[in-house]
Amino acid sequence: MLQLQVIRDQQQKVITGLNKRNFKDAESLINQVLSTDSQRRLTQNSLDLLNAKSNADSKKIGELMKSGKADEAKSLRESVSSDKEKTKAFETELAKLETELQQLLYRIPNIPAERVPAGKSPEDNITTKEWGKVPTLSADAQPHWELIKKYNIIDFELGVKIAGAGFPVYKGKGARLQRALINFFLDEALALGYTEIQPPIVVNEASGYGTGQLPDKEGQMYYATEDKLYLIPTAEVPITNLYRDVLLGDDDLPVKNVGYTPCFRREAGSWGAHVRGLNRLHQFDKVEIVRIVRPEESYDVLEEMCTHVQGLLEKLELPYRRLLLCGGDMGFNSAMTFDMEVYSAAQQRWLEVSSVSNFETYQANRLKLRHKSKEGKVQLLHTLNGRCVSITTYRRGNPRKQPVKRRNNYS
RNA sequence: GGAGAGAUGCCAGAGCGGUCGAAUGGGCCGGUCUCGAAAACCGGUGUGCGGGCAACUGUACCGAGGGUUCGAAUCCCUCUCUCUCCGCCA
Repeated sequence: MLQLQVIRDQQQKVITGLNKRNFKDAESLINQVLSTDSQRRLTQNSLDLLNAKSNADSKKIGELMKSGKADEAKSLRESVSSDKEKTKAFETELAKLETELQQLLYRIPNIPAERVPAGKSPEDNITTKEWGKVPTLSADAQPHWELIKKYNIIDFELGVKIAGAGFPVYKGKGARLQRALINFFLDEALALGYTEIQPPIVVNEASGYGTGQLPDKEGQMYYATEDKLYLIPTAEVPITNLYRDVLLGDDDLPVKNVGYTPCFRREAGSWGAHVRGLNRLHQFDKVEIVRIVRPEESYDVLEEMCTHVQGLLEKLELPYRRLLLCGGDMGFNSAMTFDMEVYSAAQQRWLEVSSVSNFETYQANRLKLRHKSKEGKVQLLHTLNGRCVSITTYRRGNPRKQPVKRRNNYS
């Protein structure tokens, strides 16, 4: 959620930024925000004034009662009583305006950073690095969905039997490989000073709002109605929400967390030929890194996180390219995102295996995640997160072959 | 699931319906003292929103949401959570 102050003070910059990500209605939405906000302030002002009067009068009533002037107190009491009805009206109005404002702000995505290129689709992304040599496969090479059958390491049919499509069963070496990768990613992060977190894999509604999955990704999360809990679509949700409504001190920074969790996504409406095999799943494993840092450090940290992920790919000897996503291809919450893609020779396309984002204050504002310095200055922090290379899910297809591009803002 | 107790500031903990944004202690920060430190003493120590260039000021906030009242941390209702005991436990 963008800061109201920023929208108020830098209206033009905000609109320009939103245009860069091809966001429709930026101007009218911003205008609505501003007019709702000014009404809100007006209302609050009236309410405060009225409250101040009632408070003073009430105090006076107490004094009058004490000094035995009961009839004076009585008439004053009646006047305050009638003021209270006006107070109610202002309170209702204020609450209504605040909700309205909140709803409007929820609809506005983050503003892309300066360096983010304008653009509408994946073609406008900029490749900032390439590493490794793309292998050439023999003519009879098979895609992974054939190989897993041949070696009996991942079984989709069994998964269908006990759960449904998109819930594979890993067997034998398949399960071991999975576990080895998780350990590898965790250990690599620990070596860099990350703290390992094992969070709950269900979260409440407040957490969903905190990191921005709610309200707009509502239908994409599994929901346990009885207990009102959402299955997490990414460890980002619980791990970042650890810091919801938190005021961190100098000693608490920087926050450097890593966590492995299974992730659950309904992926409603996204099935098709290009999501075959492990390309898109309802349940998959992921190791996520989450950073919470001072604003002035966040872009250095973003680079550091990318370097870390690249290091993982290099150790795994996977040829990759690094993309700076254009405005139109970025997730809703992000100010700047780098994607790492690995070339699948079998599928003959680039597959997104990692995505590292800086959200600046966008999430922190919603989370009320702030820092208080020794000098007493309070400011919103920057949050960042990234995936340590997908373990069994690939999210992006070849842009040229994939007409409908569906992005989410999870990773 | 049943019964009981509770939720107050960074922590502990007090708080007759009016003078309570909240005693007291600890912590932390600043100062005095000291060669330095400890001790002692003195002072300071919330967040959101509104107004103001600022000093400052208005308002809201004592788990959350409602209610009673001229006035609620204090009374009433609902919910959430925590603790204790009993039950259940793939």
